Amino acid sequence: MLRTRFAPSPTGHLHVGGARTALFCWALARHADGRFLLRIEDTDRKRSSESAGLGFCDDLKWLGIDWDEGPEHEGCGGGDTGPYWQSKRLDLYTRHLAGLVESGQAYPAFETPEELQSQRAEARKAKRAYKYNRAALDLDSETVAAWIAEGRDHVLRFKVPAGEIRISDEVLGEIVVPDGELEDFVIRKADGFPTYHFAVVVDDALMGVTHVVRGQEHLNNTAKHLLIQDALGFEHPIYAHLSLIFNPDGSKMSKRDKDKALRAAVKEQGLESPPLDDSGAAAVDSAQWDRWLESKDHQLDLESAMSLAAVLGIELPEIDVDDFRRAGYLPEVLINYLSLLGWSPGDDREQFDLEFLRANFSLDRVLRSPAKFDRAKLLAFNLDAIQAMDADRFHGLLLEFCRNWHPEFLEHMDEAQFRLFAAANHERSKTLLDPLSSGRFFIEPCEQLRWTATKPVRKALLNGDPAGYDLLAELLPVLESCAWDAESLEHAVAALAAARAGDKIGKVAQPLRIAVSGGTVSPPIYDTLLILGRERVLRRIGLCLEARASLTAEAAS
RNA sequence: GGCCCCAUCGUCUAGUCCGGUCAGGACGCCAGGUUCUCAUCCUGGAAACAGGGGUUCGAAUCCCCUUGGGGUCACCA
Repeated sequence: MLRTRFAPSPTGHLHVGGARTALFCWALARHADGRFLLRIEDTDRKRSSESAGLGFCDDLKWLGIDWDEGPEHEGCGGGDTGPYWQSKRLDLYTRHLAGLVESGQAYPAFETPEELQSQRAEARKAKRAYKYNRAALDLDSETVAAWIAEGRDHVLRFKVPAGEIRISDEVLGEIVVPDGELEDFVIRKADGFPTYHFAVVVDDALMGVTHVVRGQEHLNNTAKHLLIQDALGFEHPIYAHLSLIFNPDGSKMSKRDKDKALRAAVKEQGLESPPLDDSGAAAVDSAQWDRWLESKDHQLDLESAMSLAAVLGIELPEIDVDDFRRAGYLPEVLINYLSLLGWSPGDDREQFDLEFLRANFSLDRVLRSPAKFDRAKLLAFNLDAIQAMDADRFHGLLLEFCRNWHPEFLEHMDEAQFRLFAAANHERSKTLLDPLSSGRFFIEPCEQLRWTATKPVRKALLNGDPAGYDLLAELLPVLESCAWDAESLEHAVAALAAARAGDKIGKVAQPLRIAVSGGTVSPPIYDTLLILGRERVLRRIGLCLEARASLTAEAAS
């Protein structure tokens, strides 16, 4: 049976590159009625935590990718080839490691990281390629035994046999790594944990993984894995290496891009201490701030990163699946778009769902060349998906989206208002976030609205004869006595437009829009009025009329 | 730098394996149009085989070189 696995390291959320890998692994397995497993690669004790592992699970579930074996999470996981955390499989690795030492295919080495570091630096200075010099192989067995007995720190290195290595890859074809390219790499660290290379080989073999689908950054590692498999007497799985996903500027899409953007903004604005947010609190606590500035390896937690971005006035690039979720993208759209990065069904069809992918996926249609991530196309797909759904579904999704991340909209609107809010925004929204970012004015206290004399505002309110302001003043008493439903409101506006503005609805609607929203953009005007309700509409028109003098002055200066 | 991978419109791609349609689609862009704003929506348009050598009657397609891009060289995964 065909078995694939996705094996992330638990360093936070799932990023889009990983999501695509998981998706292709999933599709390959499902297409062949095989099994898809999830395994947490947490052999690096410094960067592992169990909660981060679960972040992946949430992201995968949200995308609609389920797994047959792996960590148990909301109905997924389980299985009898576990445990699925590498940190819980130590005895397995130890056993296989011992076998290699016994057969002379691996050996202990006692150099400290510092010693190796300086050797590398030397080689670099002499413009030589560095390779471990196998010094430990010259140690006699008594010395080795004595050093181990006294508890001296040591690693286990794999003794790389001579000869070229041929990698057979389903998407790249045959790749030959020349003889002498590999050094005797470490397979067990001084802390007793296996390195990635060793753990991955043992796990894939013991878990019955038949197809390894992973990013192309692992291509060079494959040679090492092949060697370990031979030494251990395991079969080689079938490999497929996926091209990388890049930012539009050609750089590799990385988790660090968010920190990169923030650092650039901090530098540009010349900040030395954490800036304060609206409430006067530091956007980032100072201990973390110092650490963050000190080392480019340190990443801000999501919370801090978002509040810092807000203060700095920059947009954080979406990198993780969770970022796209928060930005209001639909999971089926992200899946669809990701599928198209490096794979295509072979005809002109571009929009499809998971089921279509499952039914049609095959490795021989996977592209070798790297792809840039194009947010504009993703956005267009998201718009299509939103437009294609019915009103109830859009309302439901928007409601859930607000509950998760923007509860203030629910606090300031009753159920009927929110339903109208959803309906009025449905066809004009590219994301679930759009209605909220363009509709802040709906939930803002009337007194906080400010009108500024931008060009379109001047045009709508101050210019012309009669000026928009004049029409607005005439409209106010009409609305005061108007029945509060779409038809009546429309009639009132139309009547005024017919009488005073040459039947041009916009001449009345636009001043009205500016008065109630503070800006020139809103949902259709009658919807906007109904969502706000009579009281707020009348109040805002009044406030806007009061601002006429200062606005006129501002426009003149 | 060593080794490895990649190369069709700005972007994602079809076509490449099994040489032979004005190189097709989508997003974006540009120009018109519809609309109470924005977003939609409709119509039209510009836009690519990286370069150079071969092989061949014929090359986007096969071969070689060059150039460009990327990956990797840890007691990270």
